[in-house]
Amino acid sequence: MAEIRSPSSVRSRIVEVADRLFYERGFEATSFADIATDTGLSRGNFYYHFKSKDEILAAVISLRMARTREMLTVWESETPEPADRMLAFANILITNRAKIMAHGCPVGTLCAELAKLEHGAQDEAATIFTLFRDWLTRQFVALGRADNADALAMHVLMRSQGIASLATAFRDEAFIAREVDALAAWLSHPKL
Amino acid sequence: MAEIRSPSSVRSRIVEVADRLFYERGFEATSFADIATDTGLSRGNFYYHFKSKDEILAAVISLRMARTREMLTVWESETPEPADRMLAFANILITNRAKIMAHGCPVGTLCAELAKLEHGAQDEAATIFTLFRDWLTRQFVALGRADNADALAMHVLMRSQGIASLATAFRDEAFIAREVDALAAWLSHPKL
DNA sequence: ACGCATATAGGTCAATTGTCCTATGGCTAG
DNA sequence: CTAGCCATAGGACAATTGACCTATATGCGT
Repeated sequence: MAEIRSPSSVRSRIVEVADRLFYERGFEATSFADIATDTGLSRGNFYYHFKSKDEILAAVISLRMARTREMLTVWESETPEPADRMLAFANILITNRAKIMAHGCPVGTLCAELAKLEHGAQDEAATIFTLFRDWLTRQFVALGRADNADALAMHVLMRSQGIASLATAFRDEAFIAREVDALAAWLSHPKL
Repeated sequence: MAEIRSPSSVRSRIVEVADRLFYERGFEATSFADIATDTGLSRGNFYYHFKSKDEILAAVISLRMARTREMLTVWESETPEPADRMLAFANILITNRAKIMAHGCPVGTLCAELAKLEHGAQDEAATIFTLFRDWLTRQFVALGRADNADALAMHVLMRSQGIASLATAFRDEAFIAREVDALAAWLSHPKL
């Protein structure tokens, strides 16, 4: 009866489904029953792969970090100009506008929720932001702005978060496009 | 045995406690038991004042709208220069930095949570943003920027949200101060 | 002093939650 | 072919949730 899958495949499928549900509905609002439905597995079976829901959250954060690292690496290897790389970063907001208008930024909303829950994984979630922060800092250093590269990086990150937040509240595509343009213009002459 | 309070006082105390708890812990993570503990009332008693938890949420949103309206009115009546009024807006981030680092922006985090829950009160929560948006728009109009006053207003709102989001993730007071300064500088020569 | 609408307490309810347990299926090593 | 481990299913668990109910206490109008 039971379909046979390699354990790593099942484990990663649980994590991928949880990743999507945590993003769409939030961590607390996602139950084991929800993950069971979407994976097609039985509820009790999760505890063979994970000791607790928090352990699934840790795996989801690890997955998001790995994906973020890969995305940043690709940009760094495929886009020669640091300025263009950061434009690629800004364009996530355009590419993912539908999901962002529906569920916000995956990183920002997770950090916000975990902060309210006073959840232990709060700092680990913020580490995903740190990946972007350090990557952006490196781009500004490459642009000869080593003096305040981190502050400039935080400014870019700040604007991306603000855009995502208001995009969710107002669901306004034109606003996103306008602010991404403004961010792109700022990136061509970054100053604080 | 039972202490006697005027009904409106009890009702508003429920709303005020719920307002604080929804902010600190989130709407879903706050239970009737939590509100009961902090109000000193019995759980069952809530249903005399509110038909459901959603009705408490609606009252909380109304309370926040009323407080926002009052705050904006005070700024408009006590601060003659529109530019200075908007500086007062930006300074909320400094004044409330401790709470923002702990729980984020009350409006932004509520909108984000309700969006994920696909909650019916989502648009009502966004209306609080609209109060700020329209108020900021009026300030830019007063500054002679009627042509794109709304876009400028959304930009200010966007930056306040971005600052709050990263303030929660990184808990960095210096970042808040730096970005509020940058926002103040932008406000002296607003351009998109 | 009395009656009645208002307000409060606290119990009860089914549903859902994360967690844990056990039985059983299938695969592989020998 | 068989023994044994890996993987899965599905039920059971206590705790918690939002919601509902009823009994009782309060204070006002008369």
